[in-house]
Amino acid sequence: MKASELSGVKEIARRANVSIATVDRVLHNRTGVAQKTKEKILSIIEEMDYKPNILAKRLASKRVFKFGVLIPMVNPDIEYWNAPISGIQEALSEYGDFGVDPRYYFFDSQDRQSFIRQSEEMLISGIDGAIVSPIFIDETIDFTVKCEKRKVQFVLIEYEIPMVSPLSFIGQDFFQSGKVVGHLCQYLIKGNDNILVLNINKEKDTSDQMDKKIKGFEHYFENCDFNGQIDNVSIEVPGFEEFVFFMDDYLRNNNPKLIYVINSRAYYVAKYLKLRDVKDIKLVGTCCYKNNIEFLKEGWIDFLICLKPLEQGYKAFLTLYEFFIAKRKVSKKQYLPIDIVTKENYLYYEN
Amino acid sequence: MKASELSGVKEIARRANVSIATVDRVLHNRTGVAQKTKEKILSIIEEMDYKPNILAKRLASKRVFKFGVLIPMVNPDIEYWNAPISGIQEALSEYGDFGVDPRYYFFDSQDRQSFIRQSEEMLISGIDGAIVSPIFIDETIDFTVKCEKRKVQFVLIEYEIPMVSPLSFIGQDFFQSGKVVGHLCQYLIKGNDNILVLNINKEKDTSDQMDKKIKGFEHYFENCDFNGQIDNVSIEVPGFEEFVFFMDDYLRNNNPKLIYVINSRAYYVAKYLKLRDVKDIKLVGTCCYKNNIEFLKEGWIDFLICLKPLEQGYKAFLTLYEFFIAKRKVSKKQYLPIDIVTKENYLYYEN
DNA sequence: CTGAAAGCGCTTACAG
DNA sequence: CTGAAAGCGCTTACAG
Repeated sequence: MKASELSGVKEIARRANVSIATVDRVLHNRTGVAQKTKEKILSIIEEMDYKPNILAKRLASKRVFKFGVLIPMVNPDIEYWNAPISGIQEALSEYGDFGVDPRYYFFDSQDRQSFIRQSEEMLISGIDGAIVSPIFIDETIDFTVKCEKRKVQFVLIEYEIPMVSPLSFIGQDFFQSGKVVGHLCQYLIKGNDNILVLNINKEKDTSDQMDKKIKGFEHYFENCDFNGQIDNVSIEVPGFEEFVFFMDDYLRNNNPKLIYVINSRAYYVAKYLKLRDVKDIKLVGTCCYKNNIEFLKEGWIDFLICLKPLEQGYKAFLTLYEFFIAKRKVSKKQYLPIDIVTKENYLYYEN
Repeated sequence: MKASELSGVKEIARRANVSIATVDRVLHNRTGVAQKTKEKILSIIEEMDYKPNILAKRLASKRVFKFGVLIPMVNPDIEYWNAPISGIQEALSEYGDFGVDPRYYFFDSQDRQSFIRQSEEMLISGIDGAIVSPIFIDETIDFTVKCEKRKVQFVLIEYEIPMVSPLSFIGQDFFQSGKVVGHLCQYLIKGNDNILVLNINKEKDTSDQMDKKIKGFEHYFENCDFNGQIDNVSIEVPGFEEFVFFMDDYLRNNNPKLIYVINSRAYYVAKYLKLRDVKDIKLVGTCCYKNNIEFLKEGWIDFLICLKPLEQGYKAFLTLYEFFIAKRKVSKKQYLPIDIVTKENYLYYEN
């Protein structure tokens, strides 16, 4: 082989008249290199526009990166969280040989203590990076403080948490999401129809994430001539039966022509509309999971806004990969497209 | 190192009591291995559930895969084709170290001869795989025949070509796309309004791809009570001025409340509506490129259906990567989501 | 039909 | 402060 054909560290070493070990030291900014040598090597690296071969790097290094995944456990009501796992697995099948070791920590989405316990356990296990679904705000903040202490990088999916600075956030821009729904409404109802914006929970919901959707939604109507009422209701119902009571009562006193369900339970409303055979109320929901899709297919839901949870998982994993392994810079916020889903295109968005 | 800790080919070789060269021969199904030896090795591979390390494979092999990209050259009117290139470049930044060498062959989308010339040149250059935008049907068919002779794999983007069997097709399901627009129309107009479905070309368009959209669109209306007329018009106009003549004349004799432009030139209509200040005609277009987006922002276009050209490029490249390098099976058809784009969410879809 | 050896472009002890 | 050498898990001539 001709000397001029050498490439990579070898060529740098040849030009600098040092060994590749020294080049490696400079490359990784390690100590123990004479200032003069270091400068020389650095200038050669610059000159060659040297890019390390990531394959060789990963093959040679036995370092395995441990990534923790802290998300709600799946239950019949919330199979939503299967999707990000699928996304992570998909990414893993692409990047599996690169020395990454994902570990899942599931918590009960109704139980703060379980979030705390699982996040503790995850940190103790010595992870390098984490993917977290920050369902509980205060507990997430506590968690992120600990991450900083331990120099653990974390990416948040689904919800942005104020005052917290993750490696990256991946999810929807809820304000824009609300605006999109606002725009859709323009076509669904007339200018003086009333709208009900609904947040349906099983228990008290402390998250203020949903407010952004409402803000965006209302913002849309500020800029167009709309004279109807927008009624903003948040309810807690243990189950569907109680929801029926609520709706019966609500519709006795109000006359909405459109209902926008800002969390995932649009199917409650759809089920109700079907039960009572109400056909003159349009329905827009969020989140494309099975229950909702069923009613979308039957026509009880007009539109769903998809949260793309699979993509969230995929991108979250990829972000950790980019940061730790490819050593590329990652964007602080990765807002996913706000997909509008109908009876005709839902197949492409199903979780 | 303990023998039991060996992994990969070495461990297979140890268990089979052969050298790794022999293991390699079996792994790649090469000749020159005794049947008995081969069987033994195969059973060990099975038993270990051996998965080759793709990093080591690529690092050791000096084989570089040449991928040709045959797409229209970008001109001011059609900057659309920048997007798939961006997608390919994005994929390249992820997979660049794997030994792939993409080469671009640009042809003039108005000139069949240039397509033929460029495809010839691409084939002669000895590519392993190709990404092709099959603008010209007959010429594409000729090309694919040659590909088969030369054992070149190709993936098609944007248009599905009948009778041709690519490694994979990546693009939109136009029938479904038409149906989605049909659904949107339900909200945009009343049951007895008229609709104009428009195909605007600069010269004679032989592609029958657009028919699928029309079929899907009409199919939607077969299943709901709609009593308006759907007028299906395909026009050839050299420029905007001639289009104005056409529209003036058309609107004198017809009264559409919605115009669905099935190819990329919705901005012609938007520009016209703006020129004549027509505000009672809804407009739905296809393709999110700059001209269209401008009018979407201004409100002259109500919806755009996005073709996701960047994703097409990314996925096309990834498909060749999966096939040639990762040696995974790839799906014959990869339909992309049919994204509905509005003034509020276009930022996520801009080419 | 089979194996020993060099090499891909890096990292990682270890020795000086 | 610096370098020689082994090794990551494969592939690739080459020799027998």
